[in-house]
Amino acid sequence: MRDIARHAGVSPMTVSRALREPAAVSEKMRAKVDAAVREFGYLPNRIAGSLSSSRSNVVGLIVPGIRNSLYAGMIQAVSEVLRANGMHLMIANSGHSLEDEEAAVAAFLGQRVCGLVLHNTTHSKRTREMLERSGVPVIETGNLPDDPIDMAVSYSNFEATRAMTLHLARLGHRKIGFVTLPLRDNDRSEERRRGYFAALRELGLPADDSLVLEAAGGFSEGADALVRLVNAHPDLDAGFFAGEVLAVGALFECQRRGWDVPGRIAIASYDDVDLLKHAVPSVTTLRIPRQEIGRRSAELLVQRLQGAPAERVKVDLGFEIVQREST
Amino acid sequence: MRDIARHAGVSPMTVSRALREPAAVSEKMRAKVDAAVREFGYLPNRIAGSLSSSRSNVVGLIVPGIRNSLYAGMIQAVSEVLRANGMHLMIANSGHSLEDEEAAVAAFLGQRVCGLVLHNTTHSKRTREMLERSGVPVIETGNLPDDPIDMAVSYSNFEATRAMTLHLARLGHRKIGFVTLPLRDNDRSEERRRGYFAALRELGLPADDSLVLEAAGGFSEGADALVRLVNAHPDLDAGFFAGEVLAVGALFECQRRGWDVPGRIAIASYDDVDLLKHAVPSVTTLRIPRQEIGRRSAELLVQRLQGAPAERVKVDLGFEIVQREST
DNA sequence: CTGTTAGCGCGTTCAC
DNA sequence: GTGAACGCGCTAACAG
Repeated sequence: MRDIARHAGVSPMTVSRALREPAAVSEKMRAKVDAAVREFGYLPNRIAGSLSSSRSNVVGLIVPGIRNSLYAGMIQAVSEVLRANGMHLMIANSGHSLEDEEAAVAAFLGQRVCGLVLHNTTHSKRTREMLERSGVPVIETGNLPDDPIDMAVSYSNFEATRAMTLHLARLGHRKIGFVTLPLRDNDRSEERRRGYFAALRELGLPADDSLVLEAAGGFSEGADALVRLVNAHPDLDAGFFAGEVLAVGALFECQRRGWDVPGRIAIASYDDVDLLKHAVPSVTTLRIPRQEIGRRSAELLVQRLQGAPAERVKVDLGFEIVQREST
Repeated sequence: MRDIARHAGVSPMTVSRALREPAAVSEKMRAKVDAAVREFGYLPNRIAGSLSSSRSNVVGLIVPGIRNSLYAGMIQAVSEVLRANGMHLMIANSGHSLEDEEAAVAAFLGQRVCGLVLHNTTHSKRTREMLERSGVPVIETGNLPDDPIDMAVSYSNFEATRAMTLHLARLGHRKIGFVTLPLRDNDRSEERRRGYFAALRELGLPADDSLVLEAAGGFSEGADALVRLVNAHPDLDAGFFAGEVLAVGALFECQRRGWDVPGRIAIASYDDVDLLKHAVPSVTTLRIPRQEIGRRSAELLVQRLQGAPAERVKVDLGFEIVQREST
């Protein structure tokens, strides 16, 4: 910056201003600065800028797994909103582990991110402490937290699962199996399980533990879970899968066995990905507004950074049942 | 840091050392420092550290689209290698636009990233200039560049497409349609198209332009492309789709129409995602080592940052044809 | 509107 | 093995 100030014949301060708030500088100066900047291909050092102004323009995002396409839409939405506001995105993987989340939070706080989005609502004690002490705006997402750290943008896993279970019953299904992702260290899975049983209770149906199966999220696991459920409960007439990969895995298994869906068994899924809409038969599912969640999270963060009052915000973006051919 | 130095009764310098190279500090000092650090929950300011040492530990990654699950595996691999080396990942979206890529590169260079991974091998002039002048290690990926900026880790889109086309011919297919992602501003698509025609030429098959269709990457687009191809060429006996979503969309369309696959028509895909393996019938495809590409890219970057000589490296990770039921 | 001064919080380099 | 001085490149707060 010194260099280009010298070559433009102005002070470094003028260069700084010309770059950040061109309006605050006379046209002449601006032109000289711009010329020199272009000539040398000068790129202001944002590290130095951040240190000096103690403001950064990087937001940290921590997700359980980048590979999971579910988060991809959300990540993209966050990324787009941030970019529109001249900000950047750092990503870390917590891999469903609270320790890894803690490490990621510490790292991001060390990088002095100006905001943080967590796809998680249960945290280690130290994570909460760090977050609270840091004063950095935090968005929690993935579930509606009882005791939010700062802001929360999500939908209710409990209500969504409950609603779909009730929906299946309304369609006449009486023996509904539920295949969930692993429950350990996953508050969302636990909530879903609770929602499923709450619905059964309301319906006066037997809440049989053997109707619930845990499965890692793969196509084979979905197929396998279906088979195991049907073997244990020959009268099973519906399977509700807490993930589109599980559901489609089960659907493929039905195709292989020549089982009619929904005639022999109905299949319902979680999350509205394109695959479910185009599968044959198309699959009934819960539409979770993942992208909207990402968008709103980023927007709230941006607003807060632009001076919005630091008040606890809790946004419930809801969900929707998408009835299709498979139920 | 001043504070905790005071509270630990040592100089700031000792704190700095105790944190970065604990071995270079006596046990006593280290203990005092650690205690103070823990008491105050002190997190070293990496911004200041980076500025002072003019070294950062953040790598920038620019992909055409975060949502595309293809990149997800690669991103995750990069993320994991970086984390294992105490580094961090910033992500930006270029949306297949060279301008957006240029903006992202400028932004990342401004953030003084210590390395850059681009999923792209054709760049705007200014992008190349910035990159070369910056001296930052760069990995290009997505295709094997003719004129790499620095390092490249990829496979050959040309060879892969050619190989699959030859494979389909070897299986007896004579009228092979090719459905490609949009060609505009996408060097990978263009390479694939070339590979397809190269194979036809080798085979002595007519290289009919109407056998190639451009399609945006959705299930409906795949279905639609298949229908259009078959309408134009009733004797079409194979469809090769440059993306798993397109291929599966076409497969679903066959299911709806009751067309036997591969009896009536064979279907081949690009990229080995789980969906293709579990679809009914399972789909023949090209296995592109996406994760491996991410891993190697990150590793090369790390090695370079640890002092490996700055030589042009070009790694071809190859591909593999996975023969399944659909062909 | 422009320039000057004084840090931001560390790491580097050198003494001790 | 430890500490003091200095500077990384920029911006805040003032003065002109």
